[in-house]
Amino acid sequence: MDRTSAAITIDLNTNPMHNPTDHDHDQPPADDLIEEFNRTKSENKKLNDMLTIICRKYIELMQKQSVEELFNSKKRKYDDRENFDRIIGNSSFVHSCCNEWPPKEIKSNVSRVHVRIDPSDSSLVVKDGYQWRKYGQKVTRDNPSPRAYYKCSFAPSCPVKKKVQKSANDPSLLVATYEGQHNHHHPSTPGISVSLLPGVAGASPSPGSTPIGCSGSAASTLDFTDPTICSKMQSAIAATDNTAVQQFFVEQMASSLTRNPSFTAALAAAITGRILDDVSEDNNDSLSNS
DNA sequence: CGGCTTTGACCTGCGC
DNA sequence: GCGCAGGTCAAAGCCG
Repeated sequence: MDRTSAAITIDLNTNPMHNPTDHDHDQPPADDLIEEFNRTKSENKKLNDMLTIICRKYIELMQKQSVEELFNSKKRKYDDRENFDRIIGNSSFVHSCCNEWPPKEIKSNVSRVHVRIDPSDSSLVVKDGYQWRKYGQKVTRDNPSPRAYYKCSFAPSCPVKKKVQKSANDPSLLVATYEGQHNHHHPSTPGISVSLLPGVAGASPSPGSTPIGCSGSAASTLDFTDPTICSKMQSAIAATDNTAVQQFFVEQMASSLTRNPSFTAALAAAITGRILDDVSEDNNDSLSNS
């Protein structure tokens, strides 16, 4: 069923009290239908707006988390500044979710993926379909759990590296940082280029691990291994009309929301956290004002 | 036996 | 210049 027919179906079902088979006897006035149509249209627009806001809030939250993590680490100042420029320096990135694709951070070949794991699981393994060789492990200052260093061993010349470390705040959360761009196809999806989202695109996490987000983008919520989505995404990127890209992305977000329960849970948690932050800030403000 | 992990040593960049 | 901390190397050990 295509999108148009789906919309028609929705419209036809907006008035459950109306039985279309007895329209000969009880046909509603055309004005009522138009009114109903306008109301549905208005509701659709509101839902679209809500999705856009949710998307933006989610990106801002992930971005805020990334910045906090960067500044929590005193070391590697030049790297931090570099990352900061990637994440924040591009003012367009703030709204990259809805207005620009691909986001600037993805273009810079650094991406971060959060994976939900069993807290008791001490192995720093993120199964993303690629073949990795571990070449080091370090305990970092700002995090008691060790950080594991991996190189992509699927292709000898592949420059991609991966750092995996448990989140300092949430032991059940693995943070995998991908650097570089694979110069080969994803092992499990031959023929699909990974250039759309280096290090993350084409990743197919194991059932035991649940990817719930990618800093700076909702990229990991989109199934880029799906050729249909790939082609649609590329079409949207090719389109010069920014509104079209935005609309497509909102549609993809909606699709992800409906078919990925873990994303729903993560998004709900993120928004709840954000709301609670706002509430606590408001409370602090009111306390300081009184 | 080959590939992978482990782990201590070494390298490098930054702050003081 | 020195110390600190992140990143990398490479030898040793493990495993299928």
